[in-house]
Amino acid sequence: MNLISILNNIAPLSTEVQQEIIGLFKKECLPRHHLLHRNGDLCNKLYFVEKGLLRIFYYNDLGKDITYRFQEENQFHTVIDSYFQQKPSLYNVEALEDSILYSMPLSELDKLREKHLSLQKVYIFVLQHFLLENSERITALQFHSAQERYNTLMEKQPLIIQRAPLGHIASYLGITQETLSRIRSRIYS
Amino acid sequence: MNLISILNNIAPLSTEVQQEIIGLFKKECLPRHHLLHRNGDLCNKLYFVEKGLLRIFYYNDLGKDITYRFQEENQFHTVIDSYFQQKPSLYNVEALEDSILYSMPLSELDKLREKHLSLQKVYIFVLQHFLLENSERITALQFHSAQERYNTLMEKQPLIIQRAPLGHIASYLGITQETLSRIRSRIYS
DNA sequence: GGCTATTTTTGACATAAATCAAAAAGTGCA
DNA sequence: TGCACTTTTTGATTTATGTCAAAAATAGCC
Repeated sequence: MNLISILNNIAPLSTEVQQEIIGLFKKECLPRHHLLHRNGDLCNKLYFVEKGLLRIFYYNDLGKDITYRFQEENQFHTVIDSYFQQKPSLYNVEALEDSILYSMPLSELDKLREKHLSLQKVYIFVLQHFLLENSERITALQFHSAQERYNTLMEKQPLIIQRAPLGHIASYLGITQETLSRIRSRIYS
Repeated sequence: MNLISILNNIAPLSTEVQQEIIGLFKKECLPRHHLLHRNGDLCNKLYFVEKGLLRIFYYNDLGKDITYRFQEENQFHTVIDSYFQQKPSLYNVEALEDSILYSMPLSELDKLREKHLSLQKVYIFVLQHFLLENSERITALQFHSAQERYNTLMEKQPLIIQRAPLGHIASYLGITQETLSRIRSRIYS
């Protein structure tokens, strides 16, 4: 699994730990449009995206579907509000493409982190990574124009443009689908 | 110190660990307007805000001062981009009021976390807390109006309104100072 | 305690992006 | 291969918020 080499890159793992991890992750093949997680549910799994694309989204007060983020290949995924606070989640998660995931119960993750310092470190690394990413996103949403935010997305996740429908990308960027369409066709410079 | 009881609440600490922590934190009294950290510098300290208020801000491409966040009493603070990536920071940090902080070298924090599982847990808790907070902020900036974002701030950090100048709050909310002034005077409903 | 300097408010106007609506293009499937 | 359904584009109009400028209010200080 690709997963192991990624973990190993973050913090070196003993063969024993590696074996244990491999034993716990279960392969899941999901078809396009499959809903892995529904808002209101507790999330009890950690996922690793081997192949495919996940979309995390929520419904706002008006019932509009808003994309919170995309999870591409080689990323870990879990529903943070549910996991961190042990409460029903605001978010939904769907596969935007046929996807291959590896999943592990979060209860197992907790045990592994207790048992192996090295995995606790990996976990911290991942948290820090997401925290940095989120702060960049806040910065962008604070004062960058729609065009600039689109440009940033093009740099960071260029494939998303081809892989996800326009409406999903637009809400991720905090704009309407019409505005995104116009940005693409360069009506705005 | 308040600090210890807060840590203890997150994960129970042995007396030994508590003593060690107390020994490492150094009290710092800073006058209003003191700049604790300048962009381009490496941040090498963890802070705990005992009294007062910190503002983390950066200068955008146009040289405009943008508030990234406020750090109130009983919160931990460090400059995340610098600490997580060991590189010069984008951010500046200033005391908005006369403040009492406790500080510890980040190198000591790293050592403590290696040595004491309980502290590693506290660290994870704090990271998770900030991550949740940031995701709420992203949600707000994605599609809430200026008025709604202001209302949210009023709920979450009501004292900020009195403690920080308008311009700082405005940029934190991602709006101009004029718009914030109008929101306050209810020209917008 | 009066005088600058700074911060906040107010006003007039400009503009990016939203909204509403409908046409065009693309996609899936019988 | 054609037809329904979905997604994207385009157009006309509105609106929230930005910009620029100046007045009013507030705060710091000799």
